[in-house]
Amino acid sequence: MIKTIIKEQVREALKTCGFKASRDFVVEVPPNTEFGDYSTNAAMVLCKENKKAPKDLAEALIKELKKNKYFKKLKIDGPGFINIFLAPALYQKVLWEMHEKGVDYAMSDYGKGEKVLLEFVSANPTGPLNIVSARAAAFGDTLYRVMKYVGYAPTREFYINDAGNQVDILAESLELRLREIQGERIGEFPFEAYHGEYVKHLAQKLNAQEGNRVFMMTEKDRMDHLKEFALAEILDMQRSSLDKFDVEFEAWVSEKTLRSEGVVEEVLSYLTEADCTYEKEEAIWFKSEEYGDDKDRVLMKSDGSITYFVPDLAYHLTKIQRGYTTLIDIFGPDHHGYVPRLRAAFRALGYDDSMLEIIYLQQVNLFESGEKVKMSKRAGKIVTMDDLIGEVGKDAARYFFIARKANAHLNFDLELATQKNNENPVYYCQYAHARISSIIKKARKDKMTPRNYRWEHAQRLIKPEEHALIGKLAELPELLIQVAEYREPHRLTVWAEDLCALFHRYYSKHRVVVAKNKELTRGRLLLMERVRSSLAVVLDLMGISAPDKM
RNA sequence: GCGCCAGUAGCUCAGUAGGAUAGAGCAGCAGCCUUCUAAGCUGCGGGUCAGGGGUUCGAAUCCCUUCUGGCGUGCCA
Repeated sequence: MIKTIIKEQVREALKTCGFKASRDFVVEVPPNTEFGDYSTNAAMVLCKENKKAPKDLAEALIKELKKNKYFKKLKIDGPGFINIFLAPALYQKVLWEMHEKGVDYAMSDYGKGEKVLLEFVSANPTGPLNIVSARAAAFGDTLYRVMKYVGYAPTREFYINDAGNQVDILAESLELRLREIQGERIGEFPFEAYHGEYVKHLAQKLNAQEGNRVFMMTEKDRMDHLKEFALAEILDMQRSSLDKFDVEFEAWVSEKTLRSEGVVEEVLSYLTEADCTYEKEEAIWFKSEEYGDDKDRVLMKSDGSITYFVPDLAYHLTKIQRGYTTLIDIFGPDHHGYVPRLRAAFRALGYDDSMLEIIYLQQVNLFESGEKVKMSKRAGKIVTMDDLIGEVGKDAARYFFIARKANAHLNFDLELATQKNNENPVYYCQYAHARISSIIKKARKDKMTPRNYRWEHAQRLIKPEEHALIGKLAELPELLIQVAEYREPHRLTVWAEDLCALFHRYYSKHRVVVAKNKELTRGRLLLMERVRSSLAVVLDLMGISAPDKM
């Protein structure tokens, strides 16, 4: 908000001075407070087209800008930066504007209602969700919340891979465990089978419900029955983990259902019509290399079954048919080899593949006693999302997962995270919220809170620490837009930590509730209300609670 | 081999979209509670931004290249 105001003023000054300004310049917070509250590189960026030395241009601009009452001091530094010291009046005005707009002053219609489909987690329904899924859940959900807040029309979807090889293996694993329970000797458990304890639990549950009834069925019926049972149970497990994480999906799309609707045949015929398939070694191939992939890919295997790619492509096409213009997939690092063929298919079918956007979340490395924990679904060695939530809590887990850029590896130290009183910054932010709540409670008790805040209250704020807080608050509208646009939720945590640091510093230097000075107290309360609600908004966007006391 | 991602303080990571003297937390050291919550604050030390070249007024950021690490490179999903 402040940057926008300053930029506006600089533009006007440029105009009044008669300078050309075709290139864009920036207004930013300088690295050092000696350089002022804000600075702009306008003079350097525009010096060439105006055929003037940066410093001359800057000088002319400053002369003009000095007429503005919001600028206390202006000077040229370095190669031609214009450094700006703001008058308290501007901070006060901005705070007052935020107050008048209310808690959601940072909300906007930036996204213009664009329909965005966010697909994430989409874990195989063959076991409990692991911590990589947890990372995807936290990341995707936060991105969803922010996009919605700034005016997009996003939807969250979970694609269920409930057809294909892995489901057969799941059913076979379950059958073996069931036989085991019934006293059969099954020998060594097959390497490919799912080794996790949960398969045993499923078997016990099924055994309790149905005894050996399943073994009366024909083999085909039995496999179908086991599949159905296992899928339903596991999906329930996954859903409940996500519930605990406060992550909801607008839709769960089943691959099996898609297949039964005939989309597989449809997609195959589209690709054939587009003349980009051929037969080789009794399989049907897609000429993906012609469309930018490394090599051609199999669509239908020689045994007549379909590869994962076909229904997945069909699923993506339904997204377009349903009117989404941006398709965001949040994938794990092991999927990047897969994406070129998806893009290739988009191009082959005449769709703009730039509407497909992939965010790769790098892996989560789990550390215990300084050693990396090796996880494997197949071998059953896994730390689940539930384990994690149980140990560190939803708030800390969500915070931790979004605190890093998507394409950075995430090292998760279990011991560190299991300590409740650790240095996890989530406590730092929540503590700030609790502290402010406490101040406001105290003010209310002392009958210092006004019925209505007035502009005069804002005018009592003259301390640099107060201006710093207002400056940070004023960044929020732009920040949220950037988080949405660049798909970078981690910036929320950076901002929250900055704001809280400014608050804690302010807290230790100045008292808010000053018994002898009611008007000053009210000015400061006005600011504190705004800090608290902004923090609460951001914590909520991250899916983290904002406690009133700790 | 080829492709994708990464490499910033002892550790975990930011770095505002090309800007000024590269920042924070933790760890280490030294201080601060008769006041609205010390889960806090203040100060100190800590760097060849993996190496090299280029682009320009200006590079951690863009381009090229080398090195190191992770992942991918199935008629698995």
